[in-house]
Amino acid sequence: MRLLPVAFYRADVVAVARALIGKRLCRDGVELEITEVEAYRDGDTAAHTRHGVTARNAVMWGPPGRAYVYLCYGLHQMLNIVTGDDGHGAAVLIRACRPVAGLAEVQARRGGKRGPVLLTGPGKVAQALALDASFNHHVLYEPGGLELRDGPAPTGLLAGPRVGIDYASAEDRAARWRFAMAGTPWVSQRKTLTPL
DNA sequence: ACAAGGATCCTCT
DNA sequence: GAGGATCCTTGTT
Repeated sequence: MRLLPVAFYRADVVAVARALIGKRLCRDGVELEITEVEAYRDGDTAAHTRHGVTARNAVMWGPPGRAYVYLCYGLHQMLNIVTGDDGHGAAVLIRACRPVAGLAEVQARRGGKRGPVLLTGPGKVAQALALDASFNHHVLYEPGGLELRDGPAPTGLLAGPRVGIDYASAEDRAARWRFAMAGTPWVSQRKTLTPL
């Protein structure tokens, strides 16, 4: 499938988040279908941008179509995709995927696990793709390294509140900016999701 | 320079 | 269902 052009990323972060379901993350023979994401908006009290521009979140404010990779809880890398124009601070967190190709490689990186436990969680996705801090700022719309490619449109979408943001305002905690593919077991914490 | 806490995962019960 | 791992980022002093 074709590489998605930079224009794909320039839209509103919630629209891009929905559009990302079913797209493919590719790296060196490993191909993952995105099944679950969360949008983090500019002015969002749940987002890393909530304190303005900092060294860590700088890439979120930059041009779209780049990766924002950061370390969470001192252990887990998280992959985000920067959206919106340069100067706008927003990104989409990749929360879960389904393996399409390179299953043996993914299993090796994930401790030999099998089934949805392999890829249903943001730290797991980054581990499966062997991502580290060097992928921060990586351009996703050019060939080489990590790429985002088109995929078949999903038959249905689920939505719900985002996970792990108890520190945010009540309004932002309630916002249904988490999206997932309907009809697949490759999604984390399914209970809080309902049809969009 | 310091203290606090985090967009999580795994293991054990 | 609960708790520990583990270290970087951030705001504050």
